[in-house]
Amino acid sequence: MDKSYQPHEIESRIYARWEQQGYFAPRGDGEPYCIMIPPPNVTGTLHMGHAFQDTIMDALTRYKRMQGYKALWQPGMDHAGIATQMVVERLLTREGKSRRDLGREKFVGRVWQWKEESGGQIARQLRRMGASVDWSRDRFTMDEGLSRAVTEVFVRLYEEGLVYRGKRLVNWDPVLHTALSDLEVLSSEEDGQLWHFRYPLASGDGHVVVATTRPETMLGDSAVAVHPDDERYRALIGEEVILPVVGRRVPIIADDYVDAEFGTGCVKITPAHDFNDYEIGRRHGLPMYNILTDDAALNEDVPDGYQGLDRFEARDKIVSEFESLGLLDKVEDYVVKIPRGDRSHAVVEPYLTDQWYVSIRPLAEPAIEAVESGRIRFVPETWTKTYFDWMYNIQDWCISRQLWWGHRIPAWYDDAGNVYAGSSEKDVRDRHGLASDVVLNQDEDVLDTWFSSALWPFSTLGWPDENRALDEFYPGSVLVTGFDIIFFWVARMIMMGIKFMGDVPFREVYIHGLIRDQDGQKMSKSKGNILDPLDLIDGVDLDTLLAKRTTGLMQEHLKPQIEKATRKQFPDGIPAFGCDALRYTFASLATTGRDIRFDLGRIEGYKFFCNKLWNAARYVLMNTADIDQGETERSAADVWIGARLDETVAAVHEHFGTYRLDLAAQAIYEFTWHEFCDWYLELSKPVLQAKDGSAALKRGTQRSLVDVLETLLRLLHPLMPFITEEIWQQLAPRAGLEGDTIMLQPFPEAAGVSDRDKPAVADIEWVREFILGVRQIRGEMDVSPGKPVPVLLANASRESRARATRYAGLLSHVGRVQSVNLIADGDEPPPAATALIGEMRLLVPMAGIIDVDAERRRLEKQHGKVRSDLEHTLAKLANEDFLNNAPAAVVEKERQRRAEFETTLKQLSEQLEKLQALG
RNA sequence: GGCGCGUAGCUCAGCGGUAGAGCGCUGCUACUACAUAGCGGAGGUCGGGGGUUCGAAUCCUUCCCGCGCCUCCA
Repeated sequence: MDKSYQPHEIESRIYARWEQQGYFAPRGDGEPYCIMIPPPNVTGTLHMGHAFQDTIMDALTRYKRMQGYKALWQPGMDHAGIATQMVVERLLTREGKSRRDLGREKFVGRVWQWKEESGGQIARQLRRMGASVDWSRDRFTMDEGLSRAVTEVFVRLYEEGLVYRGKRLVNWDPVLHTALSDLEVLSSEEDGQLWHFRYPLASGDGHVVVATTRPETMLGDSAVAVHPDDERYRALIGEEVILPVVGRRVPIIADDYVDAEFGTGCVKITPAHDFNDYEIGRRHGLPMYNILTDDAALNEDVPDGYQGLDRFEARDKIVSEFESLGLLDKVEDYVVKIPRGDRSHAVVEPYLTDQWYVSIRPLAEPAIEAVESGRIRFVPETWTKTYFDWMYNIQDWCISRQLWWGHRIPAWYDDAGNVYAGSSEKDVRDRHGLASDVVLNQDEDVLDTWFSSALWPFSTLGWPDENRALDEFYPGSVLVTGFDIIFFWVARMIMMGIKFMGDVPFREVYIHGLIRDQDGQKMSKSKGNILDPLDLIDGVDLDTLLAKRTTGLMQEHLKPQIEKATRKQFPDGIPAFGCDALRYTFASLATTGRDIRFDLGRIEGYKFFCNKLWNAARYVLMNTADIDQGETERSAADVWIGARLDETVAAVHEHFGTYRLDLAAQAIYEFTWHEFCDWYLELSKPVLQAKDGSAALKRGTQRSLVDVLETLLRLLHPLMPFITEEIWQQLAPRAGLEGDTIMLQPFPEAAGVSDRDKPAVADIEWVREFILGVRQIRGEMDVSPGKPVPVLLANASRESRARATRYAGLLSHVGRVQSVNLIADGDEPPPAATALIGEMRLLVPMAGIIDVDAERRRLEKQHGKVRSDLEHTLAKLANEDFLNNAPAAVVEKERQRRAEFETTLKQLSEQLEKLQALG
């Protein structure tokens, strides 16, 4: 083995072999275990969030696979309608063309071409992450099978009346020219104004004042509303006002929606351009005046002079016209929520159009029940609140998009305006007995991308065809995803799964946090703070990193500050950490919180951990080359490390079961570094290096080194697949194992520590305390770690004396103890530094070296601390309430503590007296 | 309005029984598995107040302070 850990070379070689050998496919006849990958955008690249999520899914899959489950991690990608179409349109723009220049068919061809070019990127990244997905089952939401599932679902829902077409107010993106669902609209606060307009009463007797943030919409007003109980306006209800500029007479109506306290308590109602007004308009049967075009300019139904104006130009013009008419009451600064499309960032308009909808209530009810009844469990549980909150208030889902890239809506129209849904034009004709001379035109629109994503848990398994995979792997075991798509995706999968499969799509939903940068900012291209997971694995120089962050920026002017920040944070680029270190970092960040700051300091630490493991393996391999099958005898240290390993295995199982990969990672780290390496390897040295030691004892230790390390590798494999495989390949023969890969070895099981082993475990704990005591003295007295020191024992029990003799070898070798001698009760000790091991005083005589005053100060400090601890304990034990109310075990523990403190104090006092005598 | 967060300089565990880890800081060290290391050490009234409890970082708080995300008003 190389002297240090070199991840790059190992990783590429190992993954290729796993894949060639077909290790990722479900195998055996164990219970099925299935995770569906949340399909990333086919034309995108994996970002840190994906890499984090993939690490979790891979760890879970590998864990279950090793446990003998028939494990499937289903891969695939999403066509991501709007996002992908935008990317390709942008490419066309650079060629000076638009999608309309190409026409629908050619444009879609162009998108497919782009998909082929860029689609491999994600797969390559997944491979570099070590993802053990079953590539043979790879799916794409637009492939033939999944498209068939989409059509099937649409047609069935249509036939049941759960999909309908209607003219409704939708969120309209005037740049992309498509409807958006509520979820695709993001609102942000921006500085705006509140204009107060006077609307003259038709009676000619005065006016009412309405306040608006969107003056131009007054061109589409069809009423003014007040609260029915508002005394100020009660007399006016039923009267009319004359809309200035437009000249239309509109009624004053009463509606509970109006908040009398806000503004003037008088609201203009524009049913065609505001969601709340739309509802009021429907309640009161008001006319709906659409005043906009697809581009959000004003249409021909507005007065001359406004037609064709952009909405924001129209706003200014309306305001100045009101002003010149003397009808502008006042203008206030006001913070308004501006809705923007999540892709285009254009200001979205509520707009009346014909769209397709899913009638969602009938689907939502069983989906709510599934979570209420516990058939689906959210982890952490708190996310159920978010889920319910949305589900109880869910609105019908607008599923049509005016795009070209996506599943075309399987609905046809005849000249009479009749609508037919079917899997194809032929299917429609057959079903409805339509003659061939009846002209049918297919709907131009495509379906919301999330419509196909909602079917992912069963469409990927071959639905609607019945087949074995569907039987075995539906429902999936767990869905791993971020809270940001609980509504977009999780809820919809639950609804569709229950509807079409008759069962929930997964038993558990593990919701992880979102990866943010070191300052807690969301990582995004426009912020210039993105990190490519592969750059953390392979490293990247500063220039390449700068180029990645600044090319193709939407907002070119941000470039200088992004460059500056990047140069400051990564003056030398990013060093290579390797995949295993990155994965371990992600695992340790997988806590229950919702924000995860990615701090480069941690990944470095885990690279060091890899190196530590690597070198521990080198030590084991170097020292077990001559291992043979002779008789073995286990040392106390062998027993001890076995017990500690067993406890670690148990902890890891528990933490995997509760999705606390951070705790699992921590438990393994602690064991590997601070028990196996720091102690066991050191304790093994005297046995292995003994010139005339017992051969059986040496064999026992060799066997133990190999077995513990081999078990540790299996324990660690789901989190660090590459380094564990690499080491395991070399270690397995020595452990007498014949498997081809660690991937398919059984995951370690905890057996529990037997009573027979407990004395040896206690002995080694005593040895550790002894050595720690010596080290502490050495450290605080600035005595070189290599210099052997003599030790005297005072007040040692029979057991301690026996242990000191039995483990003299360990003490001298690991603790660098030169000699151990007892002090009889009456004897005067020499000047010495002291450590306490229970009732025993451990003295290191240091004539000439020791500073008596320093040692006295040290002991006094300890004395003071123990003294205050004791007082604390005594106070508790003196408290009747405590004695009466606290559990017996807690009281007992407190009593033991009192005894320990008293012993310690006594020892410290005695030692201080002796020092005093030395003066 | 709903959800959540505030623990060592930094990133985070702990969530009813005397405050923990990693990194950083700091002393001593090459004793060949590892200097990507070893061995010591310093550092925190657990955002503040109030309450429940024998006991609170941990539970409560229509009380403050600071910070996120989602939702809603012209």
